[in-house]
Amino acid sequence: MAPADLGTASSDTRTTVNSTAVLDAAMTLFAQRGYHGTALSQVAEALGIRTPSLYNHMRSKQELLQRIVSDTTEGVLEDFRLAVEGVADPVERLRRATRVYALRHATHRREALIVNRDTTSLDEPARSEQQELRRRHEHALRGIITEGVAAGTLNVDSPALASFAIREMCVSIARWFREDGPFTAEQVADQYSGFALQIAGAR
Amino acid sequence: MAPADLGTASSDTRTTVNSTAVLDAAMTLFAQRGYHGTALSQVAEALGIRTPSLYNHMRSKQELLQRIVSDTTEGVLEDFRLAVEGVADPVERLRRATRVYALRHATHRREALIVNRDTTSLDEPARSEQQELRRRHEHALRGIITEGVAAGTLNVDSPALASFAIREMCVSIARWFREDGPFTAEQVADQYSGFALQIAGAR
DNA sequence: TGTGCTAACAAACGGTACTTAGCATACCGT
DNA sequence: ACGGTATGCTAAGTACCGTTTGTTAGCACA
Repeated sequence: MAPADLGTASSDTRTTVNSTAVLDAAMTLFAQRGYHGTALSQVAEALGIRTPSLYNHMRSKQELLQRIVSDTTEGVLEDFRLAVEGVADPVERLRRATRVYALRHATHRREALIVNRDTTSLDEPARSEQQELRRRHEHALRGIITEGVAAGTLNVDSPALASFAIREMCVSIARWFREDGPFTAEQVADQYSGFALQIAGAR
Repeated sequence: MAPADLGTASSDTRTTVNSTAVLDAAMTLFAQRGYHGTALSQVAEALGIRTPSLYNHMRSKQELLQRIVSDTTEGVLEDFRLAVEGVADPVERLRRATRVYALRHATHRREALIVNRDTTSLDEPARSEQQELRRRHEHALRGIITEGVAAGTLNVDSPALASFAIREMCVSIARWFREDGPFTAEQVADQYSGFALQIAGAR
């Protein structure tokens, strides 16, 4: 048997598509034109195969969207957990939570664009499940602000309003960030976490 | 002749639709499901007529989108102009410009959602024209921040980054604001213009 | 009364979308 | 060498979409 064969099929004479490639191509096109604005024929064309052949690597167009969205949301919640765990100070928790959130939207632009544009195109029950997960992130961020206000180290009229502003500001990084632009993703993330602290009235 | 007949045809026995009603129904549905996600049959159904009858009041589905987008963008630029004219202080200019921008996104939610989601679905040359107009607003806002930094009353590392953050924060008000929620549009606009000043490092 | 306009309708067209079925071919382990 | 699996293809099915056409009913006005 082959001693160290990786899972990805990369034959000698024939280039072949795998399910990762399909997801990747779909992600690029969904991000550009939206879910309903993208035809599977375009995904197939990007991969150099005919449309029906896509079905060797996926179950349906809707499944592609569900995978993209749910993978992303899980990543966001995991980022959040890792960023704040073991940190007690609300100001530092807010800084770290917004930093990873901003960073993700700069480094995973396509996913972010799709999630924020096409979550409404998910079939039920996936749509409701997604909304619930996103609400969880929203509440967690708001909770940090509320703690900080209680502790006197943050100062806002409404934690809800501030957390909306912070989240959405980060989300839309995906709309303008370019990898070849003047800022690295880390620089943007640092700047934006600073903005977040200012919005939240950190002393 | 009827002494004071208004333009809107409202017959006695027959309910009739006008082009304003078509635009309004389309706006609601485009905002909910997106341009490509909305079928004209759904617009017709919302109006209580059959699909082909829509063509008595519009030229095409694309024309509906173009009207919505261009009306909105013109409104945004006009708001901006009126808000800052005659005001010299960059801090106050920034406050007023972001206030009207935020206010518009709270009071014209549907239009804002469509513009920010479906501008890419415009046919050329409308799409390029729109991008140009939006760039104009972006540059104008950035210019205010640059002035403020030069005058020493604002303080940011990058006016471009700050102006992106401020704009997009305001834009997304349309995503969560509810008329029957805990805040009025004016309250949100005031809060958000405060956030903008904090992002821009106003003293 | 009659004429023209507006706006509704039914029917149909051409196009395209997603998906399934059936089949051919290459690779792989045995 | 051989059978199974994976992957591609063509053809076709089913549904729906945006749009055009031709027609009809009511209203305004002469």
